[in-house]
Order: sequence, then C-alpha cells, then structure tokens
Amino acid sequence: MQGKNISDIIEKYLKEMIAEDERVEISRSDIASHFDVVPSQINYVIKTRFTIQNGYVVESKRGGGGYIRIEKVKLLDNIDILDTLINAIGDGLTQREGKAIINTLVLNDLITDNEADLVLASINKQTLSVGNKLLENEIRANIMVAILDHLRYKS
Amino acid sequence: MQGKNISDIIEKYLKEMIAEDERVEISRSDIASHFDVVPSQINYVIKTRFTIQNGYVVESKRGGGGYIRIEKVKLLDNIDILDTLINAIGDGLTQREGKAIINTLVLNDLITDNEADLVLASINKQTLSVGNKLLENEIRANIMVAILDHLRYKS
DNA sequence: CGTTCTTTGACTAATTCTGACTATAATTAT
DNA sequence: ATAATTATAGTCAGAATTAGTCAAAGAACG
Repeated sequence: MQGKNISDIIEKYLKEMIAEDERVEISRSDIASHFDVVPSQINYVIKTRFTIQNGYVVESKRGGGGYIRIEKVKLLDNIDILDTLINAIGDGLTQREGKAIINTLVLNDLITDNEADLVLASINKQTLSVGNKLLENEIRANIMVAILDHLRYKS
Repeated sequence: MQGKNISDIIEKYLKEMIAEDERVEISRSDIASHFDVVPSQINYVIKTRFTIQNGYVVESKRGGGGYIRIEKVKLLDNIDILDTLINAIGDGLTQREGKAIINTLVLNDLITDNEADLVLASINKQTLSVGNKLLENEIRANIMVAILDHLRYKS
C-alpha cells in the first residue's frame, strides 16, 4: 500500500501530519514542490484519498494566503443508513421524496425537528424553482446528499 | 481567518478593537500606515469582512477629521435587520456572503451550530454547482431567503 | 489486451494587493 | 463670502498570488 507511487507517498506524508494535529493546513504549491510534482497532483491525492467516506473534511481558499485545510473527523455508527439513502437518491430527487427522507432522518434521531424544518425550507419546490424540473430535482438531490454526508460525522 | 495574509491580520485587529467597544472609529490612513499597506486596502478589508452580512454597519466621512466608523449590530435588538439582509441578498448570493450570514445568525443565537452546518452544506458551492454561476447564486439566494423567512416566523 | 489508476499541464477561478484617479469636507487665503 | 488649498476617504481596474478542473498521456494491474 505504501511507496508504490508518489501519490501514496504524499498520502502517507499528509496523514502523518494529521496524526499529530487532527487538522492541518498546507500550501498546495509547497507540497507539490516538496515532492516535485505538479500542483494539481495534490488535488488528485486529496480527491482520491481524503474523502468524507474516509473521515476527512477538506476546505480551501485561493488567492494570497491561500491554503488547503484537511481535517480528520470522527465518523458515526449510523452511516449504513446514510449510504443507503444516498444510493437511493441517485441524481434526482422530488420534493415528495425529499420529505420522506427528512422524515426518516427525524425518526432515526439523526436531525431534530427544527433542523428538519430548515432542510425542508431549503429543498422546497418554490425555493428551488428554476424553470426546469430535471435540473430542480438534480439540485435537490445534491443538497440532500450534502446533508447526508454531513451527518456522517459529528462536528 | 488565519494570519498568512495581511487582510486577515487587519481584520483580526479591527475585530479586537470592536470586541472591546462595540463601535469603533478609525483613521484609514493611520491603520494603513500601521500595517504598511496602501490605504485602499482598508476599504478592501471592510468591503469583504465588515459587511451587513457579517453583522457590521460602516459609516465614514471624508475630508479633514474624516473617519471610518464600524459598528457591530445585534439582530435581537433589531429584527428589521432580517429584512435588511433579505434586501441585501436580492436575487443573488455568493458562497462567501452566505457563510457570512450564517455565521451572523449563529452569533446572534438565531440558529444553532448544528443547524448552521446543515445550511452551510446546502448552500455550498459544490452542492449548488450547476454550470452557471448566475443561476447558482440565484438558487443560493432563494435558499437563504427561505431560511431567513422561516426564522422570522419562529421568533 | 483492456481497464483502471496516476501523472501532467493548459486553462480557469477566486482572493488579495496596489496605485492612479475621483469625491468630499474642513481650513486658509483673498 | 468665495476661492484655493489641504486633508481625508472611495472606486475601480489590473497585477499578483494562490487553488481547481479537466482531459489526455502514461503506467500499472489483472
């Protein structure tokens, strides 16, 4: 698993940093030049090895003082149901289906009533009205998946 | 909110002043020379970090004895601010502006940290990515307004 | 062999920094 | 009073500095 290619080496390097600090902020170009690879390879490493499924949350900022921040989060136990729901969503979700999912989340104590109300407001038909049913359902699906992904861990 | 770029440092400095006094009056050129930047950088810092979305109101005066006054507003005292925010949103909202608003809502105890995280996931750039930035910002604006409207009914 | 994973780089996007030019208010000179 | 001068702050566009995307080429794997 280690050392076969440069991506694995960079992965190991970053994970050693995170093992110490739980949260790490890097400069993409610094890491890239340290390992003598093109900067976009850092994006590749992050996209393939620091996913939320693996328990990592990544944020970044461009411009002067820009950074990539990688944080290790603790995944919760209930994630099977989340995977199931995400798979069911696919790339489209109607309002009715969305409401059903939110209901499930409340019943399983994954979100509170108040949180459910906010999510409902977000995925509401009028809120997402965009003159194209297919696109609307796709956006609703994206939002729902983002929320389910967030529920994978505790902040 | 780090210290790698000078704008963040100036932001932090000003917020420390405001933390003490709730309202602060500065001389643009003094601050600029204190941090050794051009004066217009102070405008940049204010425009990007002390907006109404961030919960600040800024007034200024030119000419002799001129100043820039920054004041932190409280949503509780001032429920009109919700309308002001909705107005400011108009028909487009960037991710950055959205984050600022959500942060302000948390600081004013209108939503919890968990609720904020869910809303953040909803309005995230990746989530709303639809290949058209104008449309993306419009959807984000719709979501944010729906949330703010919901909050108004609750209180 | 064909498939999947890795590497590369050209192009894009976001954010910050800078300076020339503009606008406004107070003070001083006529 | 009015005009000229001085002292502030504002705007805007371009340069500089980061990071992101995407697709094609190359390597490894089965």
